[in-house]
Amino acid sequence: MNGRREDGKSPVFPFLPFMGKGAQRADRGGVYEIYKKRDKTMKEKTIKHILTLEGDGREVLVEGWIRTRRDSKEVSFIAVNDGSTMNSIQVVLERTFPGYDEINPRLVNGASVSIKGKLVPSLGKEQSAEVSPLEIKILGDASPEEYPLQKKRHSFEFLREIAHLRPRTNTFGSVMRVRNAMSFAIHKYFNDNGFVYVHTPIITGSDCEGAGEMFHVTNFDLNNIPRVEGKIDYTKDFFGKEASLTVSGQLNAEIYALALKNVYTFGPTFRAEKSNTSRHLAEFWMIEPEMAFCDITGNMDTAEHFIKYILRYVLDNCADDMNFFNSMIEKGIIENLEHIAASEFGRITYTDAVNELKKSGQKFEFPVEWGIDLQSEHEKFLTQEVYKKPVIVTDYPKDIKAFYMKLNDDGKTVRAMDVLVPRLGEIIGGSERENDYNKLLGRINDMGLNEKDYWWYLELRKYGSAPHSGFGLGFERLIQFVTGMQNIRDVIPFPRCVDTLDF
RNA sequence: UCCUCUGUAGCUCAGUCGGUAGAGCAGUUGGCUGUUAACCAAUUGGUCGUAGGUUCGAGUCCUACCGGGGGAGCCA
Repeated sequence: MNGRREDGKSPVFPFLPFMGKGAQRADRGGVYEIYKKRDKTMKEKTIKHILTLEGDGREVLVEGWIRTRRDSKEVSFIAVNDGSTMNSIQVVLERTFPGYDEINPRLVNGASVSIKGKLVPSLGKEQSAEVSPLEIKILGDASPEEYPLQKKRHSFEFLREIAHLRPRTNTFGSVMRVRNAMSFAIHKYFNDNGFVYVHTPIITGSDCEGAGEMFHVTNFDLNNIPRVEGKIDYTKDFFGKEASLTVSGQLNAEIYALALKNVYTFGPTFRAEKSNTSRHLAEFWMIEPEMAFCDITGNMDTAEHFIKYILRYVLDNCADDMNFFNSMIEKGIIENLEHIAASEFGRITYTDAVNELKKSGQKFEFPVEWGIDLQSEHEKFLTQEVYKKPVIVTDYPKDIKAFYMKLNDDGKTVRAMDVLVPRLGEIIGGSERENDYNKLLGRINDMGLNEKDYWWYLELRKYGSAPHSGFGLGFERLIQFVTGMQNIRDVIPFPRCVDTLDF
């Protein structure tokens, strides 16, 4: 085989369009040659691809799981789905098909099949082409009396209990395809914008990340923990010191930003907080850009530009899945995202936001006062009622924010920023970092932290310090925002939460 | 951790004033039709989360515990 398709058209090379013209030329001897030698790419075998073809009698191989079968007197209609798209392909099995009586009862919801057949025009209304089978192999049966997934709607709570099967549903298939597209878009955005992807560590020895409760990492025999004078002797542990799972890659990312200018991290993050809400996970994925020679304004610009880019990318590349969310999960979400991608985010200082909330006349469970942290109800009121779009709140009181945030000239506020979005509230937290050695040292001491723990962080301000900024974006929250899924446990393949560690 | 709602058939739910358990879907059987989460008919299926208590009698009222949802806090 020489890479030609049966229809005589050029073969499809899935990732060449993402490369620049120069890259395509340069690859003629490399990637291109490798692809040319392949009979069929994996992409060409997907139902998503087959559904784009014309029903001109060509032979196709359909491999997937049966979603439903409808029997008629003369024919059976089988919907096969392989997750490459939310759409299923229809296979029409004539009663005269050899072995019909033996095969047809096994073609049930959930069974996996490999069907060779001809792609022909459909007599039905909802598809232009369908498969007329030549050969049907049942690869894996699924007992109808036991298979938990039905054709009807299930509750998300039930599906969480069968997380090994839920990706076969429309909703979770769509969520995971969109999650994938967003992951790709994130890397593409940063790559195209001069950022270097830095792999910050998962295991950390610094308990100074300051973003929440940490999970401990130990190699001790827990039934026999070495102690000295009653206290745990960490010098005997694997790393010779206390170790944890990271709660943020930020401090490490700052190191690389102050060497490579623009960097980002995108990896798992762990918080041992006993948060029991629809917006929290114990293990989640976080995106943390960090930019040298960048102040809080540049930070806000990047955050806004980035979010709009991701929204635009999903709207342009995941139309089928987004239409599903739009009709089944959150009515009007497409219009909502289109609006957000096209409009300027609101920008307001904390001080102005407090005044705005006070004069709104709105009654809050927690009264608003300068100096308190904004509560969820305040954040949602700002973004949903006042602005009706995302809003960036900046310059918070220093006492309610982290030690590393840059102090403003007023001595009372820091250059922090939170991006608030409708439906969810806070989706991004970030700041310009304090780059003055003495001011940072002062903040560390003021907050009762041990400056020895921060020696390398302080040295970054001692040698070639530069203004720099960054933010953290919760990936799953962004997926919630894009898909309209209400519970964060339903936008990650296998959620980890308090008292939940299944699968 | 706190507040709140909830737990009934494989799934989604109803169950009145405390009177002894029901629907839709799924499954099974039959019928019908180029069907579109097909349709029509029949039918199987429940220790009402668990343990106590009140009562002649508890799915229903009370107590405790367990599971799940929503909200709050913490945060992304």
